[in-house]
Amino acid sequence: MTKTLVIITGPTAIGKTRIAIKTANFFQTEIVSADSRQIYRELSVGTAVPSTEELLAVKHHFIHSHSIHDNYNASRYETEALEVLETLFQKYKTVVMTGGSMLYIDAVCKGIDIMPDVDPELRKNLKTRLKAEGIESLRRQLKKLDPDYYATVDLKNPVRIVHALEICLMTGKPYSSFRTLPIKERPFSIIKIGLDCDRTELHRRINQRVDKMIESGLEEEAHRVFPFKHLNSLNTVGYREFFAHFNGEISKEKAVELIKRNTRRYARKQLTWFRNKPDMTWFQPNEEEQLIEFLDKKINKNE
RNA sequence: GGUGCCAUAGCUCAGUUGGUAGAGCAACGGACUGAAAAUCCGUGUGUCCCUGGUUCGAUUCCAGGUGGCACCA
Repeated sequence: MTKTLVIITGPTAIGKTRIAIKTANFFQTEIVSADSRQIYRELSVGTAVPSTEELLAVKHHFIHSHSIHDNYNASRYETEALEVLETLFQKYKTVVMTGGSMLYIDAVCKGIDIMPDVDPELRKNLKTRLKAEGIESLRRQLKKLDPDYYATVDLKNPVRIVHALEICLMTGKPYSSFRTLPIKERPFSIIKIGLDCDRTELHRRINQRVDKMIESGLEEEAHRVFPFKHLNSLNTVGYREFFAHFNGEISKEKAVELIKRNTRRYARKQLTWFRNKPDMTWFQPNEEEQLIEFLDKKINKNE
């Protein structure tokens, strides 16, 4: 029996949750979330996790499954998601994955290179050096330790430089020697569905959803995690703007405005990533019947 | 009804002594391998309100029109 992973993705606020649930219901299966922020149990309002009713309607995985204090990343997600998928495919022929975290989805579909976990002390040191000496100093060191990567990396992007140096310093080997990205075979076939709509309409949905989040108590939720604002998991749209407000840097109105803008920008970034991916089939958010019909045909043909 | 002021990018506005224009914000395009809702790079997107006139040439000057604001009635 052919196993199929149906991936439903698209920009934030497009309506992935609702359609994923309909699809999962149709195929009588469960949902694996691919959302890098909904995994944190301390966050609900600002990450737009599915409602209690939605969670009862279909069993979800990777919702509230980890803590903001965990050092989570795409590689861990790859490992854990594949484990969950293996279990699910023993029960189901089809499994639905949904979410907007592009790198997480890619990690499940294609895999990520195996590299050592980063030593937090080393990262701290390098960040301190970055601040004190500037990026040029780190660049020079990277040029020495990994000239190949230096030649291709975005030299203005400190995150890339720092991470490459981390791996070089920890392993004594060039970072590029780990970057082989062999295509990892998966024991299931993949159908990728993208959801998109008119940009103005998407912006409308985003603004509306942010207003709803405010009504539902986003400020209180952000305040609860404010003591941990330095965590990477909280470098997140909807929280960092409120942190700035709590610090007295901006008004609440300004924070809300910035949350809307940053969410719009995030959606645009997602669309940039998804665009020119030839393996995606696109639907409008209101074309759920066509979508399910398309999947049904495709999956039954595979039998 | 009269007089005055204004009309330029999605918004707020600058500017061109006449040679088709630029800031901020917003927006848009792109990159992406253990931070990915992160991080980084790039881009003015324009019937200069409309119609005539003067001029080699008008967004700019003139006239009329339309719309807005203010004051007087």
